Amino acid sequence: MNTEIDYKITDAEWEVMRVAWAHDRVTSKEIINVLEQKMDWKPATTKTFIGRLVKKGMLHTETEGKKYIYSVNVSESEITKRNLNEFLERMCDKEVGNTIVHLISKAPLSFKDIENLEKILERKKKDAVEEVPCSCVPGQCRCQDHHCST
Amino acid sequence: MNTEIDYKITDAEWEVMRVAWAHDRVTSKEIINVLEQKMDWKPATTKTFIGRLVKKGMLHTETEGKKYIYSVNVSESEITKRNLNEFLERMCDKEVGNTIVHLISKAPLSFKDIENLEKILERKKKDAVEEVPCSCVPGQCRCQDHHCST
DNA sequence: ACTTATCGTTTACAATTGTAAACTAAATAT
DNA sequence: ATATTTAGTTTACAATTGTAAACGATAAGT
Repeated sequence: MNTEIDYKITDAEWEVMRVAWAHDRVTSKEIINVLEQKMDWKPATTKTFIGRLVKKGMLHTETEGKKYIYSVNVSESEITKRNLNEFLERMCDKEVGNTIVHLISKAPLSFKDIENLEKILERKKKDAVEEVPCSCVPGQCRCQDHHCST
Repeated sequence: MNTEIDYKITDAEWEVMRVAWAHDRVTSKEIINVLEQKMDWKPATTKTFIGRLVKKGMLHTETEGKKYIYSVNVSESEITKRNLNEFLERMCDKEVGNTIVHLISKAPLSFKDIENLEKILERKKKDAVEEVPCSCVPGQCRCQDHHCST
């Protein structure tokens, strides 16, 4: 019965999902209210996105009496994870480290976060390499400059 | 004369930019070649994206004799930075730390990368906070649960 | 019962994106 | 000089996305 979930969600749909993620069970009315405020969307607009998300299998509907109650089928961290992967795949593996450095430098972090980050870095040392290999397609990255004439 | 650069680039355009970023100066022929291989795009397709990128101000053209030479107007790190920011803005500030932990756990890192990351973490301690405040819109995050009825 | 408010579904439509052929002007080959 | 290749520009067109009104069925007020 699981008709294949479509994990690709658009910016607008993301706004709807955030409301759903913030609740265990939520009505369309609540979602509409939040986004009418934040996004200045007409109720009809929000309805469209809710409908699309249901079709994608991202939102689950349940009829309570005659009303619909929505809940999420996929967690925020799951989607975030996928997005991050996609993001990293767009750049040369060699650059990932620097990108994260940059990311950290502007991220709001607590002491606890920093502690966690230090811990994970400690663990990462086990499978760290001397030099991250580049796996880019020739011509899409400068790493191969030496062994590719053009 | 700088007619406002449009920094939002699509997935397909990103592929073109990667080729441009990999070269100081590049011809359309080279870009077309690379993407014909990697993406299986017809030359016409790549031409379309090159044209759109020029219009957006992302690619710069220079006529060398009668031929065009392309070069980038915006660095990869600049775009990556912007994308990361956008990405972080979609989630609760409180979750940023954990997201980075997750990111690091699956990132390919070298010893040098880890060293850099440790260094930046050390520096981050100066402006770390006890608890990162949530700045989400009410209803789009669970942090406000305590002071919001509904 | 009759009117009105709700709420999910359908339909609409412009803008963006992916994909590519057609056109045009210049360069090269014969 | 003429035919052919090359390369940038125009046009095309379907799919996706953002935005929303219209429709239809049910629930609720009077």
